[in-house]
Amino acid sequence: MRMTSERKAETRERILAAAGTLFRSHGVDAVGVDAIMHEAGLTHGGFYAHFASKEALVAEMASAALARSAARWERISEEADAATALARIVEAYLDPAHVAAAERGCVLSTLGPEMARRHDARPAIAASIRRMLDVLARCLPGRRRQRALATLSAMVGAVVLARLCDDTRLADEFLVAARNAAGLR
Amino acid sequence: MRMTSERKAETRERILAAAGTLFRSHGVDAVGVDAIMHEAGLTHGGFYAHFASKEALVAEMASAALARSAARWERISEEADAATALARIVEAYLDPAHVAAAERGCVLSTLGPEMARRHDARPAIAASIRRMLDVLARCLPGRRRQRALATLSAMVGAVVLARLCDDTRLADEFLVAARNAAGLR
DNA sequence: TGTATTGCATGACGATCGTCATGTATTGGC
DNA sequence: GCCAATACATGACGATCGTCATGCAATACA
Repeated sequence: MRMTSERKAETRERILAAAGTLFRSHGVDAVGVDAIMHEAGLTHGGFYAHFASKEALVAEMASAALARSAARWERISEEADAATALARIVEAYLDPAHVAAAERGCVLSTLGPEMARRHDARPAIAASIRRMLDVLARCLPGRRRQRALATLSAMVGAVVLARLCDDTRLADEFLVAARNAAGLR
Repeated sequence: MRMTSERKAETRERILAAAGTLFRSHGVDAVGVDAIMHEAGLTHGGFYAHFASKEALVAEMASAALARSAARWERISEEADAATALARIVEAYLDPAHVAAAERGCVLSTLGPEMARRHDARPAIAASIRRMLDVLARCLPGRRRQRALATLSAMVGAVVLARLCDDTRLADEFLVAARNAAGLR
């Protein structure tokens, strides 16, 4: 039974990963359980051995993805001094490569409004947001808390707006301006 | 034929308004043509006398809603001096009432990521974003263009993040921090 | 006033949705 | 090596989706 449930946990991770990619690429409501299971190399029927419903999968995917993001930020802030950590976090977020790779991008900017409508998922998401804010506050000088809130807002907004621009030049302008607003040059 | 097509244009506006409310409340893919027509006081069949497809309606709804937002900002910036206009625009956007009333809220923060995936809709959206940036640049001191880009990013990001918070206190913190970042107090 | 036009309703289509009952093949424990 | 357990596949369900063909009632124009 140990080996079996280990395998099951692995499969569950594959389903979560497939859902993460597909939801971010096409939106939650545009992707069916069928497509997710196919992407995970399975068929649709076995889904309910792993999740109670599609809605439960959505909530867990968002929660897990954001917890991973928060953990990565925490690790960076522990491995480097404040200024270096801030630069690494903010520059990676405001990189044109992040804008282009929405399927692996931050859930706040790929699925923010969609998740805001799913009230069950919000507590876990808010918890990760708090962790991210704490990391940014540790890395920023001055009025830390306020600057952390403003910086995270500018990061999320700039990526959302950059993805809305059909013109790469305007998109890059948003990214550069948000970097400068965070105190980077 | 004049009176007739006038009536038809009115109905078309009702459909657009209904779509705007429902899409912002529940997301584009969560709302069917049936629900939109019902909200407009009609039945589903007549829809295709007004729009070529649901996708065409989505694009036009976003385009029209953002053009209205841009026009409102332009009007405000013409009726008041720079500092007053900036305060009116930014404070209205970062008002808790705007966060709460997503069904009438700015399309950038209610449907941003969803519209970013619909490439056909992006040119019209980008055009309105440019108009909004021009208004903000006119109202801001210093490095106007850069500050306009950063301010709009912070506004959109703060509202997205505030809607993700299950806790009103944290949500309001985002709004206040973004206001301060825009130079308001 | 009669006729052509047109805005919208009715109803149906194939496809796809989320969910679950059942079957099967594989595995761990004896 | 057999038996019980279980991970996943097959297949089907009712509902809902976007779309369109058709019909009707109301209106503009003669």
